[in-house]
Amino acid sequence: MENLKEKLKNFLEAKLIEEIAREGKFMSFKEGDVIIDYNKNIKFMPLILSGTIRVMRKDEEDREILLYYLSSNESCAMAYTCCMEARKSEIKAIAEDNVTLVAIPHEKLDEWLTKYPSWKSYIFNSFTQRFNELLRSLESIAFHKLDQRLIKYLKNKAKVTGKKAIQLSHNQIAEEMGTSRVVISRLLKQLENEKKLILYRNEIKLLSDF
Amino acid sequence: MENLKEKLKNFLEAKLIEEIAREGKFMSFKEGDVIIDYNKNIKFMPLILSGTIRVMRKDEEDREILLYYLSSNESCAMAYTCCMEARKSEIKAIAEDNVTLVAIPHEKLDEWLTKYPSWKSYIFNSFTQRFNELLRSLESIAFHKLDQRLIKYLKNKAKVTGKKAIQLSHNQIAEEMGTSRVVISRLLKQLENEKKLILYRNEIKLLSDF
DNA sequence: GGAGTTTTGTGACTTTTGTCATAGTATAAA
DNA sequence: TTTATACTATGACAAAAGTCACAAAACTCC
Repeated sequence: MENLKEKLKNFLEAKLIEEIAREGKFMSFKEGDVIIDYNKNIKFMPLILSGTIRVMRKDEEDREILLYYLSSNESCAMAYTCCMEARKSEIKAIAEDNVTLVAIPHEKLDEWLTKYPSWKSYIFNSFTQRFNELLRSLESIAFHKLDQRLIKYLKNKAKVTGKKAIQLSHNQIAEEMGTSRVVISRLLKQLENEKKLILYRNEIKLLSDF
Repeated sequence: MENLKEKLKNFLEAKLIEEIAREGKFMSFKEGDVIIDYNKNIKFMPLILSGTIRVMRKDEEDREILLYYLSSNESCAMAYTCCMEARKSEIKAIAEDNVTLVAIPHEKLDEWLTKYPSWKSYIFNSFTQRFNELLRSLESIAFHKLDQRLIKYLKNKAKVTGKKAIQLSHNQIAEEMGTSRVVISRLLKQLENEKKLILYRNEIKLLSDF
C-alpha cells in the first residue's frame, strides 16, 4: 500500500491514489501466468506496479503478434477501450516475470476521467505511448531486415527483463517475430560468430559488445 | 452549418454540436493541400466533414510511412495528443481530395471531455479505430506478401476515394508501401495480365473482378 | 516539332527470407 | 539406462523482393 503511493505520487494526485487503493484490487502473477485471455470479458484495467507484461494479439488467421511490453506504472490502452465498451478481449496478456498490479474496476475508469485531471492525462499518455510503440514496430518491420529486427528484439527483451541472459527458445522468438525457427537459428548463430552473444539451450547470453 | 448538425447529430449531443459550430473554425482544402505538416505547432484538432485525408509519418531515417486515411466524421488521434501536450507535429496530413473540416481549438478539447459524455466516447472511439487500423497494417506487413498487400492497398484506395480509377504513379505507390518502383511496376503488370486492372500513365483502372 | 522530363516496361542478377530434410544434442520421463 | 521429446545446427534448394541498367513511351514546355 505504501509502495503504491510511492510509485504513483509523481504523476497522480493524492486523492486519486487513495481511491485507487480503496477501489482497486491488488493482484499478483507468476512468470508465464495468463493475466488476460482472448474472448474473455475484461472487467478491469491493469495498472502495473512491478514486473513486466507481454501483450499479444491474434489476427483473423490466428497468427499471434506481439503488441508491446508493459512495465511498472504503465497501463494497457487496449484493455481500457475494451473495458469501456464492455467488449470481449481481443488481446492476451502474459506475465513475463513476477507481476504485481492494481486492477481498476471499469466503472471507475470513466468516473475518474472527469473527476481527476491527472487520471485523464495518465490515460491519454498511456494511449500515446502504445501508439508510438506500435508505430516503431511498424517501421521496424517495414524497413529493417530480419537481422536488424532480431537485434532490436533481443535488446528490447534484455531491457524489459533487466537481464543479459534471455530465456527463450529459438522457436518462441521466431513466433513472436512472425518467422520460422530455422531462420532465427541461422541469424543467432551468425551473431554468435560475431561474438555478440553466446547460445545455450533455451538461453541466449548477450555479450558486452552486443 | 446545417450540414454540420446533420452529420454529427447521430453521435454527438445537440449542445455540443452548437458549441462546435460556435468555437470551431470551418476550413476547406483542395486535393493535395498540406493540412498539417511536420514540426509545426498543432493548435487544433480536425474533425472531418467531407473528403478524405491521408496521414503520414516520418521515421528517424526520414522514410515516410502511411498511417491511415481519415474520412467523414473521423478525427485524428495523433493530432489530439499533439494538441493536448502542445507538441510539434510528428505527422503530416494531406488532402486526398477536396476536404471540409471543423478545426477544434485545443483549449476546448480538454474542456469538453469532462463536460460532454458523447465527446468523451467520440474521442475514445477515434483512438480505438486508429489503433485497430495500425494493427491491421502491422499484420498486413508482417504476414502478407507484397502482391497481397498491393491488392489491399488498391482496394482501400478505391474505397477511400470512391473511385475505380486510381490516379497515382507507380513510384508514389512504392513510396507509400515502402518498396521500390520496379517491384510495384512488375506486380501491377502481373495484375493487368490477370485482367484485374488496366494500366495507364498516372492512372490505374480497377476492373470488375478485382 | 524538338528537347527535356517523367513515367513505365523488362531482362539479368543479387540478396534476403522461407522451406525441407536430416542429424545431433540436451533434457525429461519411464 | 533407455526412450521419448524438445531444441539446435546446417546444407541444399526455392521463392520473394530488391537492385541495376537500359529502352521506350507519354507528357511538358518552349
